[in-house]
Amino acid sequence: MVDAAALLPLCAGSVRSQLSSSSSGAVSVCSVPPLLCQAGPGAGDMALSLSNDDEEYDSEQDQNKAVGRPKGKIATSPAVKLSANRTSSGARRRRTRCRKCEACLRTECGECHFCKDMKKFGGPGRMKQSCIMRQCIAPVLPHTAVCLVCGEAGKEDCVEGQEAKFNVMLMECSICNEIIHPGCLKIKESDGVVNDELPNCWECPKCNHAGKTGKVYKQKRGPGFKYASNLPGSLLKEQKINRDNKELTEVVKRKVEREEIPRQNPDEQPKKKLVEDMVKKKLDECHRKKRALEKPSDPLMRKRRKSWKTDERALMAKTLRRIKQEPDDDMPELAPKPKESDQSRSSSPTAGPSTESSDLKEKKKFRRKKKVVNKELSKELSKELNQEIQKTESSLANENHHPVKSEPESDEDSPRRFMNNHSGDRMHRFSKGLNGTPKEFRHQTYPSPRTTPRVSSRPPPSLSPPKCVQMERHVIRPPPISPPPDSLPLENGVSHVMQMEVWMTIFSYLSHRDLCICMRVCKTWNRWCCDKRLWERIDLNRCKSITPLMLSGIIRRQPISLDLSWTNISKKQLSWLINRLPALRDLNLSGCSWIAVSALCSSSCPLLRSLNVQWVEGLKDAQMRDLLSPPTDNRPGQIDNRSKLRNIVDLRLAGLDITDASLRLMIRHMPLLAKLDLSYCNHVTDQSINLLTAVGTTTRDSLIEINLSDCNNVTDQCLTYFKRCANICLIDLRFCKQVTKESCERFIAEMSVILQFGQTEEKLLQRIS
DNA sequence: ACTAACGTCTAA
DNA sequence: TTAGACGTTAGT
Repeated sequence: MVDAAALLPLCAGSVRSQLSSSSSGAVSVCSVPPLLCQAGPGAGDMALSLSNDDEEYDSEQDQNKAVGRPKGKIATSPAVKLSANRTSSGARRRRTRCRKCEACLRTECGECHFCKDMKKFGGPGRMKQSCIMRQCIAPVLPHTAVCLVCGEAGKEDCVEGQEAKFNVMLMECSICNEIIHPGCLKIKESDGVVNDELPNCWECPKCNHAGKTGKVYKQKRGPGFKYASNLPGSLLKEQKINRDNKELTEVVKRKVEREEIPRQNPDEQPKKKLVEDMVKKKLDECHRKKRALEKPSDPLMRKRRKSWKTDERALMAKTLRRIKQEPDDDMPELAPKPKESDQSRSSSPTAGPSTESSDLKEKKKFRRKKKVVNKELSKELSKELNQEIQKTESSLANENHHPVKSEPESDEDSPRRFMNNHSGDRMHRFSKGLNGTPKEFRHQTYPSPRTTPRVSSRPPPSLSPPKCVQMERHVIRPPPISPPPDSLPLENGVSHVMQMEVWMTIFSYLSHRDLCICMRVCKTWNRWCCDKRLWERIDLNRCKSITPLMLSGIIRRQPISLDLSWTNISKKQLSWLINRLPALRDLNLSGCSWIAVSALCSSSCPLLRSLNVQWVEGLKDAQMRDLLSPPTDNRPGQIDNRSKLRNIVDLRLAGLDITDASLRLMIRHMPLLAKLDLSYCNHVTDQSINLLTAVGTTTRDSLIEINLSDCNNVTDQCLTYFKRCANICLIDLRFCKQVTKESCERFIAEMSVILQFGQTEEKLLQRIS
């Protein structure tokens, strides 16, 4: 099943690395621990909004003067106002598609929100946004962009050598927006910090020197990429309340764990072992590098550390900014993740006021005063962020990697604790559910319909998700992009002998949990392991708490099959999800509430192939009607009077109180229905089967498998109806009190003229050959 | 001149 | 807070 780290949107797509142009011209790439990585373009929102704090705003009057713009309608038109507003130096150039990335090369899905708006898909064309599946991951500067100094375009194609290329390429500063050839810059007191995330983007030396707060290029992604932390499911409030207690216990636990030797599974397959060893090696290397970075002894190291600082800042901009401004403030001692707080600390001195010029200090004096008041809040936010990420991670890891049925032992005994201490730590510390519910709950056996129908324990009702205070936002990016690098760069500059496809084959042997661990190894592995081919099926069965991080992680992987059974996902969460999973085909919502399942009634529901809504509480005929009827929320101009479930092939309705009314709708709206599970549906009768197999129905020919086990109102009569089905291969009538073994035998005998049937189990009729 | 869609504002 | 709207820019 799924490991949470993998579902963390922040880490999922790309571990951010930053290239820092060093004096030698060499480029150092630092891989960032996933928990510190920054979301891609778009994540800048957070950083941007923060950086505004530090920027001097011109009064509107000044702005108007500055650009010689008259007042009135034009002056207040958004775009004009902004380009003048946002910068004292250069108006931002709008970026455009790279036309090369996987997203750019796709065709419009025709299914997403924005596609539906497009005129070509029958929409009104008001939103004017790119298809969600086609949102460029590396938007480039327009061709018309020129250097502010020399007025010329980028010339990197005309020169050889990395450094030479860098000097003549156009770089856009994410802070002041100036586009410039680095070679044209006169000021060299400080180096620019290249943002590897976005082509031709950096924090220019001027801004860097001035100690301005970095912000990642802000690329608004539109409604398709809104922020997950604002979704229901955020646990921040609860965390805040319980913070002190939890921190205390965590510290104690961590202390104990440090003395534990991670156990290994003796049965591990050799293949797996090989990968693990490599992961270990890589991780060790990473940690070594990081340790080295914390004690910078030479100028190069110092530079590298600076780029580390930027990475980290990119994620935790809000908190860290304050730390930078108050370098003497240690991170809270009880910070959940020592690694992170260490880094924060190590980054503070170089970025803090000690490096600021005195006039800058003077300028910011009054603002800082205000910030000191909020110091404590910042610390808390930092902790909360860490906690949420860790909890989500381990919750997913634990919930999903220990199959409900087959794991009585505690997490402490898990043989999977083969990795570094951190992952072990997390697994251990959060071996309880997100809400602190004992893990035993998760180990309850699946309510086998055979033995304990209807006594299944449903997950506790969704606690209304607390509103988060103010939190780092998790930007949802398009589905995972298979990265261009098809080889693994090694330290000495050469590539690993194994190509991506070979690695991918190896990765395909790993569990999702192990993939997540691999994602922490390096940038390249991170990208590879996020490949949607490795995540076609995501299983969150019985994951009690679906968090925003999980949701965004799911979006990033664009699964074809998603199991959310027996979770307490809310309607809002589910609508949000399905709206963003146009490729989703198989959805399991068994054991969820009807309220949640009703999200499928909207027009944004993808065309599912398989739907499991068995044991959904409150799902009766009326609700089936809502589910099957064509959506009513279509916007003018795009009325589609076909059911969103028209492509359903496999439908599971076990344990529902549905009658023939629902079956009629199914017959009408599901022409492809091949597998139908109606077990434990006590309102299903022979008449229902008559309906399903009547002349003129499509189900008569499409039906291949039907499960009527434990249907007490089905009798021998139904078998005569099944003789009409041309393609029926499996009829499950087990435990139907009114169906006799003899009539089943008779059915087999009579059918033998056309088809060979056998009784593999009593009243389980199966076609032979 | 046209289409696509970026980046921002604003009503709900 | 966020989905939707839309002015404007980039490319053809």
